[in-house]
Amino acid sequence: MKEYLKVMKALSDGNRTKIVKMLALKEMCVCEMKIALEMAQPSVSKHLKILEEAGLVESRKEGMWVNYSLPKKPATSYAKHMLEVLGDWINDDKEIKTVVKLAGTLDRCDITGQGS
Amino acid sequence: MKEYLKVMKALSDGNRTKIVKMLALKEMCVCEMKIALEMAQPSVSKHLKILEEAGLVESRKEGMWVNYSLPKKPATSYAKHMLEVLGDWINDDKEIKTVVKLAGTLDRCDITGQGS
DNA sequence: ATTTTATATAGCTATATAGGAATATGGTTA
DNA sequence: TAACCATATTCCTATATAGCTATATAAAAT
Repeated sequence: MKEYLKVMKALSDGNRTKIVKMLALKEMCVCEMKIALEMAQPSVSKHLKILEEAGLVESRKEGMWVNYSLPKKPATSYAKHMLEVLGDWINDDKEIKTVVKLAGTLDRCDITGQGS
Repeated sequence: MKEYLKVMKALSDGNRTKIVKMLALKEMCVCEMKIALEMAQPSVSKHLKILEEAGLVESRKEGMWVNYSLPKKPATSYAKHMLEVLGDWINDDKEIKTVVKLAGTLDRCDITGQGS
């Protein structure tokens, strides 16, 4: 039940759901997501931690950046299943469409220096 | 997104998940669930309202009682899908097994007078 | 009509959660 | 080494949530 609840709680927040939907498009670093979500960097980090502990997201260090992505082999069946269905869900939602489209245009090299 | 979040939030609570698992077994009234969950009646009612507004549960008045059950035709695809997968999920969880087994033995006619 | 019974709502409290600002960490570059 | 950069953590505040008790509602039985 604990793992199940972690997955459900992680996905019952709009911003975390947006993160998952963006990562379905492409791997991203924190500074990119910060721009896309219009949110302070520590808040994004905190959301990512919750998603990671639920097994919905994984991270990989690459120089200065930490690249977040959806796990190819999720740790739990709950995470695996929810990631699968989320691929089809809420794609027509206005906010989701906007943030995913914006994520597609972001380039971490351009962000350096402007965001903060 | 709103409907999606309502379903996710409704299911990210252990007691509400237990309610859904019990209702998968049989239709129940509030006083039966109160016993099974060892919880005050108003708390059960509140959880049921959240589940109902998410489309995960429906109610039908029958005399003094209100019978709660899982909807045959859930209002949203999110509710429909989650109810389907929940049938297979967390069946081996100790708490779930206990509460579902207990629910199976409850009879509202026996409860009258003892609970409160 | 009054009482009883099952459920719902209101009001309250304790805890959980989301968010930000300030600061720490850890790797990179000069 | 020192300065810098992306990210993580800490601390704080405002709001949300879960649980309770007390009360309201609505139907049934006396």
